[in-house]
Amino acid sequence: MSTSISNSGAGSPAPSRRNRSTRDRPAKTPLSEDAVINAALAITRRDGLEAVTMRRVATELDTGAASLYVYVANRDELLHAMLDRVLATVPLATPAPERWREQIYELMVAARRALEAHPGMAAVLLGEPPITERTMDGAENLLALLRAGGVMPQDAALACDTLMLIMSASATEADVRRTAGFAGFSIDAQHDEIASHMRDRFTALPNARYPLLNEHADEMVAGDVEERFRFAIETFLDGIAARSRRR
Amino acid sequence: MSTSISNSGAGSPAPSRRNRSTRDRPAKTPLSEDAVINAALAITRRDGLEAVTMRRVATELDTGAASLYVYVANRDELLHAMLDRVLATVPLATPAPERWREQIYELMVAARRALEAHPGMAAVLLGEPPITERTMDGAENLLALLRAGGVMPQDAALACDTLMLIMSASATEADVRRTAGFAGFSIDAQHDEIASHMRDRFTALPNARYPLLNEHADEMVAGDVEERFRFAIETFLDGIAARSRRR
DNA sequence: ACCTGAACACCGTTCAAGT
DNA sequence: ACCTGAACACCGTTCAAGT
Repeated sequence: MSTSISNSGAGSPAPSRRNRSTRDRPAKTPLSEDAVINAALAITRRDGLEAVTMRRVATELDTGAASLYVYVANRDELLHAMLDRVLATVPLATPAPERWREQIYELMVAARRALEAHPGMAAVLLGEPPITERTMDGAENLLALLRAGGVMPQDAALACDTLMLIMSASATEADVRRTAGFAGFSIDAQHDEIASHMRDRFTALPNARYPLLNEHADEMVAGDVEERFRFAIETFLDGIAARSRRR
Repeated sequence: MSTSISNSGAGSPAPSRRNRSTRDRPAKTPLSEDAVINAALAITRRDGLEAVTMRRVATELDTGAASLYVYVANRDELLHAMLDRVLATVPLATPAPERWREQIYELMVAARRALEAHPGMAAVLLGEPPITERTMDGAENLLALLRAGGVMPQDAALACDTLMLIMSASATEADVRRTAGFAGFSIDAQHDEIASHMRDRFTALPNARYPLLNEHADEMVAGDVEERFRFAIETFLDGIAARSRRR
């Protein structure tokens, strides 16, 4: 019961150029915007966004950096095209009124996961005005779910904004922590590593200056990214519900 | 580079130079970590964070890039030191239990304002594990305010996280919008410009595919950054209050 | 028409050599 | 001890010249 965002009409790769003599050009896929974006995403998945330089993407495609500029205006546009591709994989929900909260949460989780699979992309989303096709698909879907839950239009519009903010910030934070000094660990091991490191810091804090941080060290490091994200979204939706009820 | 010390007497015959007074060494403040950070912050305020290159900071201080490395390990450490300085200006609150919600909101606004005054700094905060002195001061203060409001320790710890997330994401978003293509306008004019531009986009959307975005164009662009931020924080705190009440 | 080598104007960072 | 010129190994982007 979910429709994908993808499509966009004629966006398929097929340049449909008949190239019969494969003898001349060996098994080298011809360049295209799609090929450039795919190569860039592959590098991102492997080594993170800062490894996505025009030169590196070009090398991946067995060509020179200059050749990319036929398909992509500049690095910034490439980044946004990559983001668009990532967001296109997020399955949208068909509103089922009695499940509106779960559906919103599922949409947010799917978006966060897609972003986290491509470290650095979340920061690109945070730095882009929400007027791309993909962002608007997401906003329309969120609005539909909120309205299905009986949230008034103005609250729904504002909530839409905040939910996307929480989602992209959470993804940014998560993929930063993955890179910052804890590479090499598995995701779960990283979490344990970071959690126990932070607990140690809090426990070692001078109680006079940081009484609460010190005493509540366990609570501060409790829960993994998933649980913290769930708390943020659910609590915000509780607030939305309370607001609706007050009217 | 005409202010260099070595060529001070190049044009005149035999100036006595046994005297190394302030005439020979013009009013050039000696380098220090503080001086480097201040210069970097000044550039950030003027031209944004991407203008903060080691070479540019050095030029600002009338020296070469290599000289900075005596006071700062590298560019990344400089960025974090700048952030620390910015966050240090945020006034913490002395908990007054009956005002806990307002106090949290005020703390968040103060932090957001400080970050927005230095475009780019919010992204640095988002990309840093929350274990710096300044972040811990903020967390301790937030915890104290939440506890003063009767929020249970585990909820307070998680809320602390989410509030900082919303605050830094909001600041990131705001300073991105200020730079992205709307430079030259005053802040308010920029907001009007962006709002009316976005309303036009939403109004022009095909109603069949985007019925809600299209019909609620006005709601989508309503309110300035300040009002949207207030909605996000207040609604989240409503959720926290609802959660407390349920226990 | 498509591709690319070479160049331009930048980066952060290092280090031997100066004072 | 402090400072720095010059160099190294990178960037994104442009463009004349190739096929």
